[in-house]
Amino acid sequence: MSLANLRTHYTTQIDPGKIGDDKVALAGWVHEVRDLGGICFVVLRDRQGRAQITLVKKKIDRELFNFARKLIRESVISVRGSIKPEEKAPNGYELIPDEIELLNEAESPLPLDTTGKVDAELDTRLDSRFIDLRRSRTNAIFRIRHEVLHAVRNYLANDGFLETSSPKVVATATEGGTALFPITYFDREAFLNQSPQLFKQILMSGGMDRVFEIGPIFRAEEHDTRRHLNEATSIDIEASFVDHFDVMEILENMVEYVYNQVIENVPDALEVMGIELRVPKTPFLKLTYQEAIDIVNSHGEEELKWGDDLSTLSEHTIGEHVFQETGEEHYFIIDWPTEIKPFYAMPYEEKPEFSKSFDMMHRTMELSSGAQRIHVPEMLKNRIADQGLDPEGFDFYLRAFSYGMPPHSGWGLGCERFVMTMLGVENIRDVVLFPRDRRRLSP
RNA sequence: GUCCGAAUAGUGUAGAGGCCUAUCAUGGGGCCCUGUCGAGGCCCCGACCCGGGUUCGAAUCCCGGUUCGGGCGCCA
Repeated sequence: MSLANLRTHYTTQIDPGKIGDDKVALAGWVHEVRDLGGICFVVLRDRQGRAQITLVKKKIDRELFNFARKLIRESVISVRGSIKPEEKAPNGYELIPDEIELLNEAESPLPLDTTGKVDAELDTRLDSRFIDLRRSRTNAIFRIRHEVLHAVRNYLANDGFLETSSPKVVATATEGGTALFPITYFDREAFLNQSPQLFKQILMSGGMDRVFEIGPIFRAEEHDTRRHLNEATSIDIEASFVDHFDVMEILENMVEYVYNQVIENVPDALEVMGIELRVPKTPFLKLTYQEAIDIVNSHGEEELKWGDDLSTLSEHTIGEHVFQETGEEHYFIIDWPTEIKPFYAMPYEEKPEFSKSFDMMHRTMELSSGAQRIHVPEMLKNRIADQGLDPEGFDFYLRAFSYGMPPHSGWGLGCERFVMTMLGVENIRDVVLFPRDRRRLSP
């Protein structure tokens, strides 16, 4: 028997007015069994939703009735039968079964409740992610995450960007800043890459003109917060013959597009989460770095001087200030001091202590950072040396700048932070299927 | 890394030295019930993180450990 016979429809695909006398098969998990004595309801759940299977004792085979009322929750079943329009049932129909096939029986008790009656802590849910995913809220988060990634790909491809993939195993820990995970690569030491940055720039020399990559990045920092992971997903772009303002425009328009697509394509998931999504207004406010630290200093909770990076507290101070002033949650901070940005950020010609760099912020945290990049090899070598890095380790990268490198700009956007700020999710682990943090390496 | 807090049935919780043979909900088992949709009713089952200490007596107080949560730091 072909397994295709186990399911003819998802629960949400049945139109009770049109189906007539045709037999249908639904397959999924036993969400609940409500045995009322003379009548028994089995709620079957699949990825899309739920359906009610109704068994009336007097009208149905006694053996089938007794089998149904003894089903163990979260077991996997396939049910074949006929559809009866019924306004009292979910989706406007109920399934009157001819047969119920038990495909895999669940053990009892379950590691956590899937119906929403009893909460479970994040740690408990992550330990049993396979069953946590059966909860409607968790299911909704990952359907939305899919829609976000799908919309990003659509937007960038339509804007002339080619999707690329760069290596995650790299030879040298050269970029500086963050710590890398060392690994063994045959008989050599290698590292997991912290960012596709250097590779996407090389692609600009290759004439690919506009590229993007959605992929994992690895940071070996021992950070321990609700917004950091050691393995995250980065949405990166790089584009030639454009400046930082051009790529900021791409970024804000993409954010707007993604919000709209989520609203249009997964409204049911938003409803499950109880979210009425508001689309950010473009263009986003642009604060200079100087204005940003002035805001922090005028609030008096901490004193920042020029050249300081923004603390977590100051990010919140600025975010709240912008929200009070504009009612918007997204904004840019531009014109950062060259010394606190990575070596590849292009300084302004007339004031080289400032760089053509930006961060895209949400009210609560940093979402993205980008810049126009240095495309002049001598300047790049000097900047690498200025930051205390060894230019020799950058040969594979620097060579690309000596044979025709166009001016270019780009950014990286944290996928998880984008999703969590969109949905108001407070812990980044909630928007990753199998998060990797300081402590968790399994599942 | 550091500061603060927490750890009780499968899950989520109550608990402030004797009231604990440990609360409630959910769940599981049994029985009743023909329209439930967090079904309802009755009965039953199931737990104090580990190791020391204080005390006549510890789930409760102290010390150490482990694990978890939150803040900060670290962090293209």
